[in-house]
Amino acid sequence: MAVTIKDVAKLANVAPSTVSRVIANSPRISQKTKDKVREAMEKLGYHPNFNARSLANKSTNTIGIVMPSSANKAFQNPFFPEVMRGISTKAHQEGFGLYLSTGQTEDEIFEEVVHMVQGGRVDGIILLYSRINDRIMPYLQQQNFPFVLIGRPYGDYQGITYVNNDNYKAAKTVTEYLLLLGHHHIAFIGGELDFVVTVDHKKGYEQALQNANLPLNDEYVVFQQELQEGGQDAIIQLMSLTQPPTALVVSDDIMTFGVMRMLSEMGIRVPDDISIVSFNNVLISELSSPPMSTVDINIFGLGFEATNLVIEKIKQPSLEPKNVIIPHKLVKRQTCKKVVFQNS
Amino acid sequence: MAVTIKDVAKLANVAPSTVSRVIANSPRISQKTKDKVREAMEKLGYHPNFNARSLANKSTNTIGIVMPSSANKAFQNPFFPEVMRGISTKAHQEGFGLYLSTGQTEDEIFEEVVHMVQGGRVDGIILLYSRINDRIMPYLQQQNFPFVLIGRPYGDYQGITYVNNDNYKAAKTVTEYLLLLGHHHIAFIGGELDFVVTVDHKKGYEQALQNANLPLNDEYVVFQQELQEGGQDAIIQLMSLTQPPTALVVSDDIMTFGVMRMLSEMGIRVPDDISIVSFNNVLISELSSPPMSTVDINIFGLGFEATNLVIEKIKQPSLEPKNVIIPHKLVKRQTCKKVVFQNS
DNA sequence: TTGTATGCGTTATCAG
DNA sequence: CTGATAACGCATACAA
Repeated sequence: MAVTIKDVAKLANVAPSTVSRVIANSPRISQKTKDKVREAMEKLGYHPNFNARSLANKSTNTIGIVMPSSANKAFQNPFFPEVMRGISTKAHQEGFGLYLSTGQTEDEIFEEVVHMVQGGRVDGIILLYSRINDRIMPYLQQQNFPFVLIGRPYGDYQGITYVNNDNYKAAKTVTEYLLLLGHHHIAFIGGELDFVVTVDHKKGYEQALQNANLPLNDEYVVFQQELQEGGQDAIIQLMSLTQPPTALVVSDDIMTFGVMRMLSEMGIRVPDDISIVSFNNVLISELSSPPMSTVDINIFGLGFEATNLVIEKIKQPSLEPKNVIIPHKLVKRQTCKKVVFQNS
Repeated sequence: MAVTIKDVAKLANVAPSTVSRVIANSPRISQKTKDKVREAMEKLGYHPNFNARSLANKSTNTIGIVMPSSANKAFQNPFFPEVMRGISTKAHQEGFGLYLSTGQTEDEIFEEVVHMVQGGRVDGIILLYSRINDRIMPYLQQQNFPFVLIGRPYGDYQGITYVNNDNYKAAKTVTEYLLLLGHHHIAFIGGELDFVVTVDHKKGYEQALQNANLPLNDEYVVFQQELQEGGQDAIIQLMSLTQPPTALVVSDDIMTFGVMRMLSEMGIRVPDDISIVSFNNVLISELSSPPMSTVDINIFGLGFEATNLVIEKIKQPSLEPKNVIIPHKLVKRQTCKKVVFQNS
């Protein structure tokens, strides 16, 4: 049996409640008693029981991390480890622990979240993604449970704390950049369409084209899973068009890897035959050949700031909802090139 | 106040203990009562309190994951997300939750582990790495706490359950492979020297050379952090030798990315000028150009099996320690080439 | 088959 | 400044 607060109390000749106060470093305990108790703790190798503490306290000092329904697949995208780095760093600074969701389907995850919340397993939750018509966010809000979203809520949700990039503007900017390089046939390869980020990217892309008085071509817009395979499928589809694009806006670096790989197999050169701008700037992005131009969204910062916000919310539940926009910046590498002549 | 077992009991007109038994689906409760109680739970939206449960049970159904001391850096290597996939998958199957260490230094992590163990925060622990002279493993063993190691214990530890690859043999085999291709100047780029896996790789490499009656050249053996930068530093060092190697055995794919990148900058062609075999076969390995030949160690399997073993151990603490070796296999891609003529 | 009583290890309230 | 004592929510030994 582990050593408890009572054992310490006995050895130090004080009441259990006094020991508890020493643990909390209560100012109303004499230094002398503190020393005596601490010595006893040391001697017995005492460590507070986490569950008992949480039960009495109604707080766990733990943050729940909710991955997209395909937790399994998600780990294949370097976005998640990187955002975890940010979360982990801040959580550690603040003395919070991390509890991970493991569910594979949307329903399983929802159940997990309910358990975390109702079971008092975590004090707050970080949603690592924002999906259209997701049940979790409304549930959390209705429960008035501290949480923060990485991404932005879709639709008319009010009062939700979130951390996001300005994905619309970023997409608009990169499209304009390609426009300035002389491209008129710019395609868009988005991630899954029910992710809000995909919607925002698409809007930015379209707005840029419209501002340039270019027609929106449905054939130039495709959506795929944010995986290498997704990129491959997408580019096959695009290059099969009678008028294939000369430039690409791709929602995710990992897809871009797939795109570039397939392009290389087809003998199409980047950037000579086709230009590409991508999103995320994950760590390995600079390792493509040629190294890809991509929008750095500061993934680490997203995680770090999200954690900061949940912890704030946990400590002061009445706090006004906050929205933090993490700045992005285009990292120009070698996948974009000025159009020399346009064959249409 | 959340709804408790008592509320349910009241509504269902039974004793709290009966409700508890219904939750546990005790066979000694009549179907009729079960239905009645379940209806009441449904009606009130009852969810068991996790901490109270753990306290009474002395078990949490949670597994602690311990990352290498540089948790922060570690996430940069795709090994970890992939092993997490394996862990997460199995844990989820078995209804276990995952608790993550966040410490940055060795001391911090040690403290975290002590808290997890003594605080009863987790039922078992998975150590994601095996480091020479690590304090955590001996501590866990001395506490007789259920844990499993990914890797193998170094030195004369007995009775430790672990999951590993045969890293020695794998390294020996790939070196022999390069030998068979006619290479006589084979260098070894290892990870940090206090990881056991590095030691095993090195031994396998050396044994292969000795068997071939080739001299061991200290200058051909370098160690670096398992990051891209590590690979870059290593290759600079090696190519500066008066007799640079014509082939490389590299401990980790991410390092290989760094190596290949630097090589390409130096105008040295792979595999024409230099051959490379790497380890791990992380998901992006096939995306290097040219795609790298690497040993697939089944990272997912390591995580999956490790989880399987801890859970076994948690359920039957008296179980004999087990050692599982996950098979590896060399994935030949395009970074190795037969030597045409040897200039020494 | 079900109810009663007690304990799990802490914290918090209330006296003193 | 410190000591009893009662929660916290659930599980289980013992009764019935």
